[in-house]
Amino acid sequence: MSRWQPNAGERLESAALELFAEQGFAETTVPQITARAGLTTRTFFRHFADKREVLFASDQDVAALARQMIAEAPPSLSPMQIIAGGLDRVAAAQFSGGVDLFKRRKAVIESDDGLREREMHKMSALSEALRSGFEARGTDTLEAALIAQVTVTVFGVSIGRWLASDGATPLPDLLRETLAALRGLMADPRWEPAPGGGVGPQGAGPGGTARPQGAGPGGTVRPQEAGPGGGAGQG
Amino acid sequence: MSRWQPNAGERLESAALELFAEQGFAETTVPQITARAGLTTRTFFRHFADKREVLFASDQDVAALARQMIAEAPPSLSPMQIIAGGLDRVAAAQFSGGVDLFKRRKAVIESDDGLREREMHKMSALSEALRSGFEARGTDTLEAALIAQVTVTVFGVSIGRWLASDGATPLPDLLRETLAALRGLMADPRWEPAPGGGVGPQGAGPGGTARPQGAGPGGTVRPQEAGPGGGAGQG
DNA sequence: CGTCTGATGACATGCCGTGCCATCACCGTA
DNA sequence: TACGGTGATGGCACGGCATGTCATCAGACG
Repeated sequence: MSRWQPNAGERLESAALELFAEQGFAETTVPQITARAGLTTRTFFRHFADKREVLFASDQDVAALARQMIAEAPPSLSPMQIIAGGLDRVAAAQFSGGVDLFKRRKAVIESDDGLREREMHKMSALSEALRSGFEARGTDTLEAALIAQVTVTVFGVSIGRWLASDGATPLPDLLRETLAALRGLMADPRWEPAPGGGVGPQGAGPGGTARPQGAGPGGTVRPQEAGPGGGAGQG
Repeated sequence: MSRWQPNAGERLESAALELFAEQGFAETTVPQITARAGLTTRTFFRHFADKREVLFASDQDVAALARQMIAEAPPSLSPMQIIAGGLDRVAAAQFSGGVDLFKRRKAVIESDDGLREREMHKMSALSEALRSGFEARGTDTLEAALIAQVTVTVFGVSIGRWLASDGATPLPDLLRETLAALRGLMADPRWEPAPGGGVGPQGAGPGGTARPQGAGPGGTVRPQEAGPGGGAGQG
């Protein structure tokens, strides 16, 4: 017999998810989690960097898998080919389990701002893993950043649709659909900049009035004060 | 004479940015910030929800402006037209100030994980504002989510490039370039799914070997354990 | 049998964030 | 002048988070 029961980390994850679902994230204290798992508070923070992280332990696996797939891909493949081929494999490796667990977890995450924040951070970490992987292969900096972001977008939106459908539609199908929809969207000719310069539709699109938003926002949004706005992108 | 000096919020923002740059974010305590601003700790949390938020006060202006632009746009315009026309206006309204402030702020944000996390959250909030705005106009759910995400991507990447170039290239030009690059990327025929089904390049693209990543990741990444991976998208 | 290792327990501590009430300039009203 | 309302700030207490540090002890190893 061991001195301690095994799988301390997993026990903490289970206890935390249960308690978060029962009482809410903010109302659950770390001592409560560790009590249910039969451990102490200090041990919790040896397994997870903070209280939120207990819900995102496996997210790093996705990033690691993505990193590995890019590193192992033959140099002849373009980034898009790697992504297109990799989405399915990530879906199969990480999302083969039941949908219920994911839905419960999603409900908890969406109930708390701090958890949504952490989730965005994980997506951003995945994007960064993809970006640096591509750049290491010699992909152009801008292209690498964009492909990485597009991948995360397709991934995230597809998972959202997958869970919204209770897993009825296979995730690979949704990934395909979402990617196709995005390609169609970007191919729309109405994105084209007008001849006079400027991104905007100076010519007014089919059926549109000229200078659409020209009325000016002026309103409440203190347009001139202009503090620092959105921050860094993929730098 | 007022009982208190005016602009408490701005004084706190300045003091915080200074201290963060001098000693780092984690090493700076809220009492230190309020001392430099001539206020008390309690007052800090009346102006900002938490210690991180003091760096992101103006980010909500961007989301508000985006919301407003979508709401005021004539119904005849497509989402892409609104976005294309709106990027320039946001750039002009929120980023007309000197680049130095933005660069200092970016340096601080990138020095701390928690701050990067908050920044991603703000970008996600912007995306959500765009998405809901489009959906309120009747845009298809999937299309709205994708356009919102694409917009945030173009925005973020462009700002990153803008700051990386010390503001040498005008932001509107970079926005145009980035959007064009993304359109070119998505139009690449190598995204096309192979005829046999599956996203992957079964036929192997031009010059590629068949079954590229087939070697299998197997390695360290506990492929079957499959805990909850990436969470919600825009679901 | 002795030593080392690694996970856990136990304790102390500092900062974060919030609830609650007091203070006091300013403003409108009479 | 007198009075009360308003709104921003000060001051205090407190629970929870997160970390540093040392002690404990099963199991592996020789």
